[in-house]
Amino acid sequence: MPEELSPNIQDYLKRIFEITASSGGKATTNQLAAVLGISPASVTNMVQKLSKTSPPYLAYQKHQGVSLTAAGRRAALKIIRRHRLIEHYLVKALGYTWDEVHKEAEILEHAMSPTLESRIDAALGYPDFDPHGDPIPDADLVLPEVEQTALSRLPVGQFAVVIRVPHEDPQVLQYLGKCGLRPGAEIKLVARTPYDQTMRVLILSTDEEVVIGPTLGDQITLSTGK
Amino acid sequence: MPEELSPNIQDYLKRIFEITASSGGKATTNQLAAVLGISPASVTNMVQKLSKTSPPYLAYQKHQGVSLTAAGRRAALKIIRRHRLIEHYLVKALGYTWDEVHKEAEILEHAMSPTLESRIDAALGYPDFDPHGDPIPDADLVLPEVEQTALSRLPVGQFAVVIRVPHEDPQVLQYLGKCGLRPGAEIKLVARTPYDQTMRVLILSTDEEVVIGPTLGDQITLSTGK
DNA sequence: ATCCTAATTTAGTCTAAACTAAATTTTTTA
DNA sequence: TAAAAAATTTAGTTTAGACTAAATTAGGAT
Ligand SMILES: [Mn+2]
Ligand SMILES: [Mn+2]
Ligand SMILES: [Mn+2]
Ligand SMILES: [Mn+2]
Repeated sequence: MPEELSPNIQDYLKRIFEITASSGGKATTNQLAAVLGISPASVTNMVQKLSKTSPPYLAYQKHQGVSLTAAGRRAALKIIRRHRLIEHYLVKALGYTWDEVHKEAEILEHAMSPTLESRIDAALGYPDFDPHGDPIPDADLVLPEVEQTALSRLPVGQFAVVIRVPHEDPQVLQYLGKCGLRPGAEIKLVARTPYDQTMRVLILSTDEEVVIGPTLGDQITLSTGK
Repeated sequence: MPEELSPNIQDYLKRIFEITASSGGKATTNQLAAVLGISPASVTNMVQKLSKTSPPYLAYQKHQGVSLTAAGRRAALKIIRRHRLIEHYLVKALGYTWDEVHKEAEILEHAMSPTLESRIDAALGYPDFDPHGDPIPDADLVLPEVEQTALSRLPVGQFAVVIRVPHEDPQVLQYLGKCGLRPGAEIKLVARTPYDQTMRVLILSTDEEVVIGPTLGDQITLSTGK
């Protein structure tokens, strides 16, 4: 356990958090290799190393995938907090658009001191969500809980409010932004085609319709107001 | 010539710029080892490498020290610009004190994109100087020229305005700040003791006297109004 | 139950950037 | 001007984190 984890390791842990948060309990070698853009063999190497530190950051058994230990989860949340605070700050304080901030945050998250983290947090008024609607862990690394459903699962005809959108792809964000499909927007699911699950979504504020495919629909989440 | 220089190399070039700017044309292996906090052998290694790239960043001959080439100077100024913009921004926008910013900038300078650089530059109104009075290279890497004399060289009895103070040591900065010895402050050199060159400096705004040793006196620079 | 394929791991290399110890060169001093 | 001291370079290791190629394992299809 070094004083501080390398940027590399921080990204490994963050990615494992993201994968295990959505697709269940374990992240596989190949999944990790894909999102990190490196070879599966390299992942195996690192994963073995991170499961042998004391305390270990990962729980790992050959061919069984990995999950975060308590220490690993803490480290992941720390970097996720910084990432999301930076995204929020760049938009609020420096006039970035929401499609520009992810790439910057991906780098800056590793260069942020605890002091800078808390000053930015304070300057923003201790925000709970980033520009894409992702929850920001608080200083004690507690994540705000939100009731949410994927757009893909919304019944046709139902009204809802957008909670979060995917945050990595600038193209997608520009498209969603142009349509007005942002956190807080009120929508209604007009139709879903039977074969390919493509959806027609009505944006109430503009009365315009947007077409969303099922992959994107999985990543847009909504509050159905209960 | 890689797409972008590593943080390590950026720091090498920056340090060489600083050393050659003050103490003449060449930086020695040992000087570099000292300021970088690494072994002389490691410096020799890196210096050999950086003098063999194309284009080379350093002009180097065995046992003769190194100096920056045009490419090396450009790379150094680029990172110095970022460093100083960050220091200024942290003070102006996030309430840092001037003794806290150097350490942060030392890290953040390597994580700053061209976009972030120019947005911060714009947010600050394209400043010419950082909080310690160090000149900030403009977007074309041109350094503002300033007429200045070291406090150590000021004749006794003469009035002057502080231009810049050293920026690395928080202790020194806290002391200077408490005394009111900041860029812009008007002072008068009251006395200089013959043997150890210690100086008594009068701060006009507060009518208080400060004692400054010769080492520090070399690093505080002044405008003598003409 | 066996085969096939896809996923994963092992083994061996590579590069960057540090280190120490030893050798060499330059500079200082006697 | 020769010896001693200081600075610098060379040689040989180390660590982190990647890679490729080859070997192994697990799970699904026959
Ligand atoms: Mn993001
Ligand atoms: Mn990252
Ligand atoms: Mn500084
Ligand atoms: Mn630095």
